Amino acid sequence: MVDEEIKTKKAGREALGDSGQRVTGQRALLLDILHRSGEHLDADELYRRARRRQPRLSLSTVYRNLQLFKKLGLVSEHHFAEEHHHYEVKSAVEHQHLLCLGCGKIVEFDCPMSRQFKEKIGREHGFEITGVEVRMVGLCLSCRNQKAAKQE
Amino acid sequence: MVDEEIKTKKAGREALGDSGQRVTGQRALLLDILHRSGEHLDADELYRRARRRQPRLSLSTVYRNLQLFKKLGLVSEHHFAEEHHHYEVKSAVEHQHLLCLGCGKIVEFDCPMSRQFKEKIGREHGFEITGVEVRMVGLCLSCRNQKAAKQE
DNA sequence: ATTATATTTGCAAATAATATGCATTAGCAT
DNA sequence: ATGCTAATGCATATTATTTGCAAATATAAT
Repeated sequence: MVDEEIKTKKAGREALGDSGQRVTGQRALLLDILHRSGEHLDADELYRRARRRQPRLSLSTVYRNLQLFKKLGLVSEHHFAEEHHHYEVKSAVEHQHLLCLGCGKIVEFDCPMSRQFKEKIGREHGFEITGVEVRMVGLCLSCRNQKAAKQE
Repeated sequence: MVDEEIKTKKAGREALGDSGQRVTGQRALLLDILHRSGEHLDADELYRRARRRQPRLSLSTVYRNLQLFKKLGLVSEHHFAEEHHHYEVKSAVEHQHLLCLGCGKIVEFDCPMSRQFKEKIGREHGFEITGVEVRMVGLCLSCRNQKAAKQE
């Protein structure tokens, strides 16, 4: 076993903690990719990247583990304006998303007021609120420029 | 042709306006159901309700027209925490959504600050922002009570 | 009202995203 | 090292949505 794999395996054990789940090679790998990328990958992109290091990996394993990570609270699943979902390791820092409809770029931003607002809405409607998401969509600068250029 | 149908057809013509689209019976019906219900229907529920009045209607027609309505800005599509989407007639009043994870109930609420916040974020990241969505999820009162009862 | 024409529909079949059954493999507690 | 059980890979199922095409129909022109 090479050094790198030991490292990710160790990281995997830390991440999975004592949830009773086994730390398999594929789990460590998937978590590793998600951690390192820092992006908002979809299942298929994760699969493609993972297969570069573990060619026998199957897509079902990717889906199964994404479900598991979600249940353990390790990753969050985002339903952007597409049919498939995107996944991201949950960071300590709460943040929101801004999506460019032209190129699909995702920008993260903070929304401090969502914290208070959540309390307020919860109280008003008798809900115990477990999640708040603020999502904005639009066009980034370069996509607006491209669009303008085309229309000439 | 009965009175009711004339009415919905007329309403359909108004809604579709002079977008060049034809006002077919199925379009008028679908718009009518969406308008009257005031709910957040998914494609299949809309299909089931529409078929009660027009049994030969096909599901593809429902999907095709939902796409059309979306493009014309008549309805908005919501990707809640499920695989399928929900549709709602766009009302003049901007509002946000609160979803109960227990029973699926959807509550609408207003979020005035989203207007200003949208400007701010757009400026900061060079985006022209076309849409803002605030979504909260949680458990409503009765689902919390049910859950508490179960755990005894 | 009748006709011509281009849209729209219904149906069947295709695609995309995700889930599942089952035999085999592999963690990990002993 | 061994045994038990959870996890994997593969094939196949399911769910949500889209598309091709011939037949039907809304609308514009007559």
